Amino acid sequence: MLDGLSSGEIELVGRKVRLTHTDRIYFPEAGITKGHIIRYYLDISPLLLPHLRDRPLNLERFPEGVGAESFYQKNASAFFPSWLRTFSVDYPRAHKTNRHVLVDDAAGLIYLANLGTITFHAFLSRIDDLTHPDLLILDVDPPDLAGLTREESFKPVVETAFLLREELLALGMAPRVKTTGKRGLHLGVSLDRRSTYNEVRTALTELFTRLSERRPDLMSRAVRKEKRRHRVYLDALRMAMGATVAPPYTVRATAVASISMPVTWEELATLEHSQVYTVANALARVTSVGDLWAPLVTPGA
DNA sequence: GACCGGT
DNA sequence: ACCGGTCAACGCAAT
DNA sequence: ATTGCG
Ligand SMILES: [Mn+2]
Ligand SMILES: [Mn+2]
Repeated sequence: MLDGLSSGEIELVGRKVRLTHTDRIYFPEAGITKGHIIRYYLDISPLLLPHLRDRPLNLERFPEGVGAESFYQKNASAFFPSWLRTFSVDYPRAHKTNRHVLVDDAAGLIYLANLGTITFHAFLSRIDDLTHPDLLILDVDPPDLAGLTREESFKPVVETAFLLREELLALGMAPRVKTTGKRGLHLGVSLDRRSTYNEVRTALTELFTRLSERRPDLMSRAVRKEKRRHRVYLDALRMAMGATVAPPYTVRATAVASISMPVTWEELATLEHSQVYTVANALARVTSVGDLWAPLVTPGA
């Protein structure tokens, strides 16, 4: 484990960012401090930033570490620095507008990490066309966890992911896959932004319904846990306006400080669980394989 | 985590 | 200068 | 209208 960053002011892309409480233990079981998390986000920023750029973000913050109180933050606080860009999103049902933070560079990323942001959650559309997602995420969630180890709950998730891949290949798509860093998997496909969230979600729901009717022993579309029990949950609700997904390389609030990591399909076949990659080993891996999800956020690729 | 008002 | 209190989300769809 | 859910 590399040393974490220390408290004090650092300059990033010409911005001064003050780091505080860097010795605070954020992950007690793994002995990982807030300074370690900030160091990780700085090191991973070249790979992470393209996945955040121009997307409204939600922050999942743990100011006292992962065992303590946490909260989601959509609306930028008044005290956020003026150089941190925001984008206003209307929430008609809630009769309000939230100014979502945007992360353009390492300074913004590290400022928000210093607020105790462990997990960044990103929109699936970009601010220049917010109503049309440019990314399709197929969210494969694990069976009810009671009595299951990470490994046991992950096997049906992997089997489901391969079945979904076959369906998408038959439709002419070549999905990528990544760990979520919790217990599940995400498949990702680029979209051309010709369809709205509702249109994409309707098509996705049809695909999920078809597959779960073919393998009702393995998968379920039921939101209620009691209805799906031991079965994998095919979650189409991620593809909704205002919904967010954990992007590649973000840190998850698990005991081991796992991260969401793109993997090859070949690797997935032998992957034990979704928490293999952590802030402690991610850098070594991406140094050798690069960003397997870069084509999803690289124009023209 | 940071701000604010009261002591 | 140092507290203590306060704030920091939301929509889908099943029921 | 409520609420489980992520
Ligand atoms: Mn998921
Ligand atoms: Mn989900």
